[in-house]
Amino acid sequence: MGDSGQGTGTTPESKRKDVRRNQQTLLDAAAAVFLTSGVDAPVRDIAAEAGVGTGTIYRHFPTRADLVIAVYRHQVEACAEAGPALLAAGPTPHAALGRWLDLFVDFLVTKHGLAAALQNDTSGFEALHAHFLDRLLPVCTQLLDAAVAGGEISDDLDAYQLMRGIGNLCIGADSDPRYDARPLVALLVAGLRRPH
Amino acid sequence: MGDSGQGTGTTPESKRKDVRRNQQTLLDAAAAVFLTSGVDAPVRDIAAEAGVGTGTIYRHFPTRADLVIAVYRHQVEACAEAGPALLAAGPTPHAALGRWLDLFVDFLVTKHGLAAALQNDTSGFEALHAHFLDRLLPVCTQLLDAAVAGGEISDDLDAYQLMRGIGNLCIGADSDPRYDARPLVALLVAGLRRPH
DNA sequence: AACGATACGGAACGTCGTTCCGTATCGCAA
DNA sequence: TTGCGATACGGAACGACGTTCCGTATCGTT
Repeated sequence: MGDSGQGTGTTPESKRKDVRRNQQTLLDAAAAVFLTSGVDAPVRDIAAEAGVGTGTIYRHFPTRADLVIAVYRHQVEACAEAGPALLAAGPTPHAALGRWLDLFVDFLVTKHGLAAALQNDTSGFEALHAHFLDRLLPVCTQLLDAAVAGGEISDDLDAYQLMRGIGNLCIGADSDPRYDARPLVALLVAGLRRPH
Repeated sequence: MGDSGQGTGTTPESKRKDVRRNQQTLLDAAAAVFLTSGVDAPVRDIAAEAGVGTGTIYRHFPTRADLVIAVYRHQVEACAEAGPALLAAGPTPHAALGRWLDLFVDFLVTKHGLAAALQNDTSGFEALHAHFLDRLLPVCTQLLDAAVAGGEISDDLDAYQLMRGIGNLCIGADSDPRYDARPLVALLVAGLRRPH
């Protein structure tokens, strides 16, 4: 609600041809730049890559965070949809949760600077944080609840704290060869089981 | 070595009176501003609080990170010195490690934005990261080695990864009432013991 | 072909960390 | 005390950033 039908919303279906073309050009350019320079790449770089003025970016995506959201929307969606599937497939809810978090970590770790941007309270990335939460928190909650219901883990930790912690652990996992988030995540997930 | 005797080094013992006065004024002002506005507060705010020009700050502290280092130097030192003491006092090395990490977490969590700044690869905060590492990594290594030697934990994880993970978990623990790093840290530390 | 609506490009703004330089202050020597 | 060289000071200026604004170019329609 309140979404006027463009930018971060569902496909705009605009009247003008150049608008639709630029929307896609922009997404492709942003994806390419994010891949090489990270999510924190300057807006001007993305505009240059797309062969477009900076104003055009802001007409399509009200803020840089909205552009990031749009670029990764499909992968976030895929991650969200994997949750129930894993729950149905896995031997136990805890195993499913572990596998789902692996997906999440893989996603974050392979996108340069995304994990850091997610928790960045400065410079208007709150929308990014909010979008990830809106889409993924319910999935995490479902997995966690199932594990709790099955008695595999206790309910000490809520889904928000878990996701936030996992996300935090992924910060800098790119760009620092000495650091690998995965063992720590594994430790955390393992520790979730049978507390005490 | 290589320290020309001012800025982040040991007390400068400068000839001129105004220099010494400003050094202290600056540290006090920075501490006050960090307390209210966080570690990311603009340099100009600190200059204003101290009643000083921005140039003066940069003459005393070559970069913003050096100022942050100087403000928290004593507390980092205290944390470092607590390591061996805890190791000598605690019932086991693992318990000492746990208590020491609690100190570290308390320190990070009570300084608004410090944990985030520590891992911030943008905007020249590398010196901050490096200083924390120089001072605290040996201590952590000592605790970890003792625990490994005692057979309490295995050596899957090196001290760097552990410290980095703990530091990451503390990001945003201030400024987000829904998130508390401590339970996650406790989970991690507990999981360190007897892997497998 | 002409027109109104819409989108475009990129200059301009405010904020940041940092640098630079003309001026004020310091400590010392006479 | 006064003068002087060395040193530190304040704050304007710079470049990079996210974002906004507006004169101009392009679109779809009549």
